[in-house]
Amino acid sequence: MEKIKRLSVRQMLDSFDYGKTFQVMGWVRTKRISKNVAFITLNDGSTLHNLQVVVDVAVFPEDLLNRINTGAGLTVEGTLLESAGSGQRVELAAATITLLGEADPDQYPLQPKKHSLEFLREIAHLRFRTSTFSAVARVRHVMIFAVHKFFTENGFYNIHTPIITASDAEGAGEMFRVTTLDLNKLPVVEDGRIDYSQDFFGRETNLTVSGQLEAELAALALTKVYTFGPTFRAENSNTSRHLAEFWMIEPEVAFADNSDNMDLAEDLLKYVIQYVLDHCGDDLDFLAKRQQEEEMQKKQEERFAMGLLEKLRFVVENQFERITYTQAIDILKNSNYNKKGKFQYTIEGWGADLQSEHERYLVEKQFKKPVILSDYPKKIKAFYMKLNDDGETVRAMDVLFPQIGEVAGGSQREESYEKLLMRMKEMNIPEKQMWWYLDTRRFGSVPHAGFGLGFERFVQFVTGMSNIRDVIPFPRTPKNAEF
RNA sequence: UCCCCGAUAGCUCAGCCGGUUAGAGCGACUGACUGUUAAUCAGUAGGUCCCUGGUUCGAGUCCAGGUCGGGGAGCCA
Repeated sequence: MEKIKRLSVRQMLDSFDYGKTFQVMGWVRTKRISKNVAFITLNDGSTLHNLQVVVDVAVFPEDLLNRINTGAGLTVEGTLLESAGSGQRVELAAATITLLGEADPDQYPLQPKKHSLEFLREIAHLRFRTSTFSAVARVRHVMIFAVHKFFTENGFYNIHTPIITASDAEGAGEMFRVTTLDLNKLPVVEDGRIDYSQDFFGRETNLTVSGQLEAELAALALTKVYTFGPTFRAENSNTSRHLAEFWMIEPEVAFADNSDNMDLAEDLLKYVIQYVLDHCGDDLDFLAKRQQEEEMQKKQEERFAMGLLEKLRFVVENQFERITYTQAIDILKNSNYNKKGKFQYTIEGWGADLQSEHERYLVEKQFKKPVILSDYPKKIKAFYMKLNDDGETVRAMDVLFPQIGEVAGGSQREESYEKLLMRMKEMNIPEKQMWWYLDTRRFGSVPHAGFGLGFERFVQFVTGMSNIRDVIPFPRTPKNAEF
C-alpha cells in the first residue's frame, strides 16, 4: 500500500487536490462538537492559519473524542475537501485520528480565549502555541534571514566574535562575570583581593557587551564584516525596551566614513522591513489587527496615528531625516514644547545628552519619520569615536525610530593612533590591556565605521509588540531567568 | 536604581465609609443541538483574597515592611 503523503497545515490550506488523501500533524486549538459532527481546529505553526478537521461523530469512539482537547497533539489522515462551511476554502474529512499527546483541560493553562501578554510571559514555555507568539517567531526568523541576505548580497562576511571576553573596556555597560571559581571559597592574594590567576582563564573574564572591537579587527583585513550575536548587559534596567541578554547586529566597514555608515544603516533597516512586508503578509496582518486593538485601549492622545503596515511602508518609502546634534538642540530649544515648558527637562544649551522625550519629539512631532542624529559632543560618547576638526564633537550617529527610540548607534572610528591614545587617557581606558586594539592603528590604519543595531528593538518595531520581552522567546531581565 | 500603579476563582476583573455566607464574564465540566468558526442554549463545580507583622470587638478592605508584576525615568541597543 502506498504511504499517505504528509502535508503541513500551510501546504494543506494551499492545496487544490480535492478528493485526495493526506496526513497532517498538529496541535488542537479548539474542538466544537455537536450531535453528528465535530470540528477540530488544528495548527502546526507552519502558518498563522488553522486547518479545520471534520469528524463524523458516529465513526469514532466517544472516548477518543473526549480526550481530544485544546492543546492535544494529533495525527489525522483523511480526505481533502472543498469546505461546506464559509470560514475556510478547504477542510480535511478525518478517516483516522491518532492521539499523540493529551492535554488535560483541567491543567492546561492556554484556553480558547484571549490571554494577557503578562500572563503569557509567565508561561513562556507554552506561549509559542498562541497565534501572537507564533506570528512573532515567524517574523523574527524572516528578519534574521533577511539580515544575513542583505549583508551577503552587499559583500559582507559574518564574523563570530567571542562571547566570553577578558576586555572590560568596551564601555557599553555593566558586565556579567564569568568564572569557575568556588564562590563560597574564593582564593585570595595577600592584600585580600581575589586571585584570578586561579580562575579558568587565569584572569578576569566577562560576557561580552559588544563585538565591535573584535569586528574592527576583522574589518581592517576583510573590509566589510558584520556580527550578529548575543550580547549581555548586567544593567538593572527595568523597561519595555531593555534586556539583559539580547541580540545585536554590528557591521564594521573599512574605507568608510560616518556618512557611509548612515547610508548602510538606512539601507539595512529598509531592506529588512521590505523583506518582511514581502514575505510575512498573513502574520503582519494579524499583528496589525492585534496592535490596533491594543491602541484602542489607550487614551485618544496617546494613540499612534499610523497602523502597523502603514508605518512599515512609510519607513521604507521615505528618506530618514539626518541632522546633527547641534541642529537638534537648536530645533528643540526653539520648539513650542520647550518654550511652553512641556518637556520635563527643559533644553538649556549645548552639551547635555538628549532625554528620550526630546528624541521622541524630534521623531514623532518634528519630522514624523526616522531620524539619524550625528556629531554628538565628545564627552557624552565612547573613546573610540573619531574626533571632528572642531575638537568638541565626534562622528557618532544614532538612528531613532518612532515608539521604540534608539534602534541603532554607531560612529566612524578614530583611526589616528595618537588621537585614540589621547582619548583613552582622557577617559581612563586601560591602554595596556587594549594593546591588540591599538595595534590596528599602528599597522595600516585606515578610516572605518560601524554601528550596533539592537535586533529585538527592531523586531519590536516590525511586529508592533510594545514590550521587548514579547519579541524574544525567553527574555532575560533583572530577577527573571525562568525557562 | 528612582517615581507611579497593581496583586481576589484557571484567565480578565468588580468588591462602596472595615461588618455576618466573597461576586461577574470568559474558560473547565455535564446535558441539549443536523455544518460549527474563540459555536450557541441550560446547568454544575471551582477561593491560602501575594507574604509577614500591626491597628481593631471584627480586616479582602486600614497601616508598615517585603515579594512579584505593569507603566514611566535613568543606563543603553
